[in-house]
Amino acid sequence: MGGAGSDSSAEHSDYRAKLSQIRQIYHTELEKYEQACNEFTTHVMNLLREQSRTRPISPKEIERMVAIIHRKFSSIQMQLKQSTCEAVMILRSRFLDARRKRRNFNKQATEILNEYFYSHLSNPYPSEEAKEELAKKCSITVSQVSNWFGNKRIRYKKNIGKFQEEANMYAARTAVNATNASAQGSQANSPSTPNSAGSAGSFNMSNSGDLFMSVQSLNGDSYQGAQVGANVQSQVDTLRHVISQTGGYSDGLAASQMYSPQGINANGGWQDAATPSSVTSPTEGPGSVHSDTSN
DNA sequence: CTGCATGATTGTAG
DNA sequence: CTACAATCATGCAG
Repeated sequence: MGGAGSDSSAEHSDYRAKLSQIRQIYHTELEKYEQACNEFTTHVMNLLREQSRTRPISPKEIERMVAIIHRKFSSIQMQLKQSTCEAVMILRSRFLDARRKRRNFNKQATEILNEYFYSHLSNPYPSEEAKEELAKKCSITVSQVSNWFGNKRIRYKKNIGKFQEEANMYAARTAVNATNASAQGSQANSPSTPNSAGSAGSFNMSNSGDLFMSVQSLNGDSYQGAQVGANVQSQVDTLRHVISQTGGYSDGLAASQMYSPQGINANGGWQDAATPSSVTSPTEGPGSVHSDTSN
């Protein structure tokens, strides 16, 4: 097995060091066994020669003895080889399994991913291009983005209540951005900083009331997404989220009950319910709010 | 040390 | 192949 690895990363060199250590142990053990085999053979030969003085011993018998000894030792060597192979396999799986060197993403990457997830909550399936862009922004690979969304979807669905705080936070933040963008238009200078997490109350109530109607109609299935672009759809998502919180504020339990379905139970799940009329919009729709906060 | 959060892998179904 | 579900193995706060 002459694997020609010309990689010079630190982990790989460690791996190779351990591999050569195993190989060295194997060779020394093998040598030891061979030596022992020879010693034992000569010992037996001497014994037989001594016995040949008192009784006749045919050379065939000697040959057979030697063969038996060699067979025994060779089986021991096979065992050694097998256990060495096992050790190498364990080493390989230890080093090649990426789970063992898992590192959490940095905070900014998680923020970007969460932002996308919660602003596309009704259809959290980023396209290949969107994945690539997210990957670039977060300095991770596209596969990692896919993994992240896979994990996020399943874990969000499994326990929505646990993610509610986080969901509110991101939804409020994007909602504030959206309203700022749509209400003020080109006036992109607002003194209020939208970075405080739990301050969903700073959201303008008159706007909420206005938008609550559209959200109601959206929940009531009379809404047709055919005419809205994907960007509007995402804004509606976040706004619906915030509004469900503010609207259900009258009693404590209503909030979680109101928010929890989100089309998952009602519509039967993300996969089937979404894509109103397949508005994938590779080209930007009219008046797209391109709030690109590149770092 | 223990329990939970989290990224990655494995197995299964469409 | 992708999405999902279960599971593994690690990171980290308590």
